[in-house]
Amino acid sequence: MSLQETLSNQVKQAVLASFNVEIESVEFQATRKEFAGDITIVVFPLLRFVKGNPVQIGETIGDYLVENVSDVKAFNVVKGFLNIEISDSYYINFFNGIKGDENYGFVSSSSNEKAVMVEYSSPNTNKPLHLGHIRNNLLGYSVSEILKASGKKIYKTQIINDRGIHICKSMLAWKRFGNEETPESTGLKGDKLVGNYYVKFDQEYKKEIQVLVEEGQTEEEAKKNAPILLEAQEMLRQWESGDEDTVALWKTMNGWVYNGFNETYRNLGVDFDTLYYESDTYLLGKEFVAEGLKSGVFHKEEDGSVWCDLTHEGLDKKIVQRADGTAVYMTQDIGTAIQRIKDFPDVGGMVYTVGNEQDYHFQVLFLILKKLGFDWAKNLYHLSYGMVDLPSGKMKSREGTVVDADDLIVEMTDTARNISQELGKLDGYSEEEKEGIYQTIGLGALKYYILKVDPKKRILFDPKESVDFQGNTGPFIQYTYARIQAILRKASIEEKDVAVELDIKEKELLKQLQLFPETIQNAASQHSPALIANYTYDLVKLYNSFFQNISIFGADSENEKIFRVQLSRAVSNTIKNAFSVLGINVPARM
RNA sequence: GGUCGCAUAGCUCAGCUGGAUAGAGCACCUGCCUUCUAAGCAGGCGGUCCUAGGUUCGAAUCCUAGUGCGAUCACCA
Repeated sequence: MSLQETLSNQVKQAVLASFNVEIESVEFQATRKEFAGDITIVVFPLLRFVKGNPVQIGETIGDYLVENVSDVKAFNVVKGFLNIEISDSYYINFFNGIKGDENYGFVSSSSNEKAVMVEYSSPNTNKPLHLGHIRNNLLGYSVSEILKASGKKIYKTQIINDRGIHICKSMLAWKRFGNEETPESTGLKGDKLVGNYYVKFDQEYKKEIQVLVEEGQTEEEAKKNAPILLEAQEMLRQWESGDEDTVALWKTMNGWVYNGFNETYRNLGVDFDTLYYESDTYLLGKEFVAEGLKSGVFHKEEDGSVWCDLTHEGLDKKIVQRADGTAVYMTQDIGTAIQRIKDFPDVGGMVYTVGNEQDYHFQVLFLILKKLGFDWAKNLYHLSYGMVDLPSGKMKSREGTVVDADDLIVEMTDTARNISQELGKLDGYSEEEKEGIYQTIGLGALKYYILKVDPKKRILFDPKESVDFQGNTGPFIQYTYARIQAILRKASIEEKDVAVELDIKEKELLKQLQLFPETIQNAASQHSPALIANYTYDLVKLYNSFFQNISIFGADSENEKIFRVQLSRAVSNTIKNAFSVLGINVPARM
C-alpha cells in the first residue's frame, strides 16, 4: 500500500474516532518548500462534514497520525493545511526497493489486454519530409513508446499516400524534363529528386497559365485548361486503369521516395511495425456504405450520393460516397480502420497522429464508426497537434518556405559539434565516436524542443534562432546523465542496502523518483510526451543542485558515499528510461 | 456566420483531480572552476494569469458572455 493510501485510511479513522463522522476521501498535496513537512493534507474540504476550527481539526488528525502511523514523524498546521513529516526510513525503504530496477517506471504488457495501433507520419510521396512531419513523427513515436511503457501492446503504423494527382505531377515533370535522372545518377536522395520534379511541374504549370491568360482566357479557365495539368489528370486515369508503363514509372519513383524517407526515419530514430498504402486501401469502405444504408445510418440523395446525417450530434451532414459511386476520403478512412482490425484482431483501439486542421474530420469519422456499431470505435483517439509555424507564416512546400527535415537534422548536429569542440571534453574519443555523440546531442536538442511543448499548442520555429542547448533543453538533461556516468565510472562501492540520515536535497530527489511511475501513466492516458519531458527536467534540476552542493566522494561516512552513488545511479537510470520513451538517446560522455 | 482549439514575466513554456506568497528556462545583472564534467550551481530583476460577470471557505484552473489569434465547415486528400 502506498503511503498516501495508508495516510488516507488513517485520516478517515482519525475523523471517525474523534468526530464520529465518516468521510469519503482525503485531499493531499506536496508540501510547499517554505513549510516543514513532506506531504500535506488539506483540511478545508473536511469542514463540510466536521464543524469546527480547521486548525484544531488539523491538530487532532495530526496527533492521531503521529500516534498510529510509524512513518509519520511530526506535523504542523498552518491555516487549514496539515503538514506531515515523514521519516527518512520510509524513503530509504522505497529507494532500496527500486534502486536495482533497470526498468523502473515501466509496466510490462499483459497478454490479455487489447493492443493499440498508433498511426503517425503518413506522408505524401511527392515531396520530402519537413519540420511539420518531424513534429508528427516525434509525437507519434513517443506516444507509442509511452503507451508501451504504461503496459500496452503497440503496433506502429503509417498510411502512405502513394496515389493521386500529386504523384502524377512529379511523374509527368520527370518524364518531360528528367532526362532519365535517377538518385544514383544525381547523387540526390530519392525523395528530394522526386520533390524537385513536383516543384518543376508547378513552375511549368504557372508558365502555361500565364500563356493562356495572355491569349485571353480568364485565370480560372487557364488553371483548368493548362495542358500540363490535363496531361497529369490523364496520367491518373491511366494509372487507375492499370496502364503498364504508368504503373511501372509510379513504382520506380515511389521506390526512390521510400528509400529517401527510410533514411530520414533512420536518422530521426523512428520506426514502424506495419505499413498501409493508400493505393491498396482507397477502394475500401464502400461495402460498409451499403451496410450503413441498410441499417439506416446513411441515406441516399436523389442524385445517388450517400450521406450521413450528424445534425442530431451537433455536426453537419457528411458525404460518404459520391453520386458516381466512388469513394471519398471519409469512405477510405472508414474502410482502413475496419481493415486494420481485421489484419490485427488483437487491436482494441487506435491513435491517429494527425494535425489539428483535421479535428473535424476525425470527430466525424469516430462518430460514424460508432454508429456503424463497432465496439472498438469508443477507443479511438485523434492525437491532434498544432502546426509548426515559421516567423514568415505557414510552411508551403511549393513556395519553398519549408524547413527540410534532413537539413535540420544536419544543422542540429553541426551546432552540437561546434559547442562540443569548443568545450573540448571528448579528447581521446575516435572521430566516429565523436560524431555519434554530436548526433545524439543535436537530435536530443531538437526532439526535446518539440516534445516539451503540449501537443495541442502551436510551435513557432525560428530557423535563425538556433535551438537552445542550455536551460530547459535536451542537452542539459543529457549533460547531467553524462556527468553521473563519470561519477559511476570512478566509484567503487560495496553494493548493499544502507540506512543514512537524509539531506533535504537527497529527500527531494527521492520524492521526485517516486513520481516517475505515475508520470508515465499520466502521460499515457493524456497522450502527452510533454509530461515526461517536464518531469525529467525537474528531476535533473534537483540532481544538479544536489551534485553541486553535496560531495559524493567526500561524504562523511562510507554508508553515505554508498547511498549517494546508488542514488546517482538510480537518477541516471530514470533519466535514461524517461528519455527512451521520448526517443532521445543519452551519451556516456559529452 | 456555425463549430473546435489556444491566450500565464520582454521571449519560449510549466502549473496534476480548484488550495498556502503563480513557477522554470532564455535575455539582463551579481557571485562560484587548483577538489566528483561550469552544456552547471547560488542569487537578483521581471506578472492586470486576455476582459467582465458567476459558482466556492478558496479560482490561472470550473461555468457564462465577450475580445484576440489559429483551424475547420468541398461530390479534394
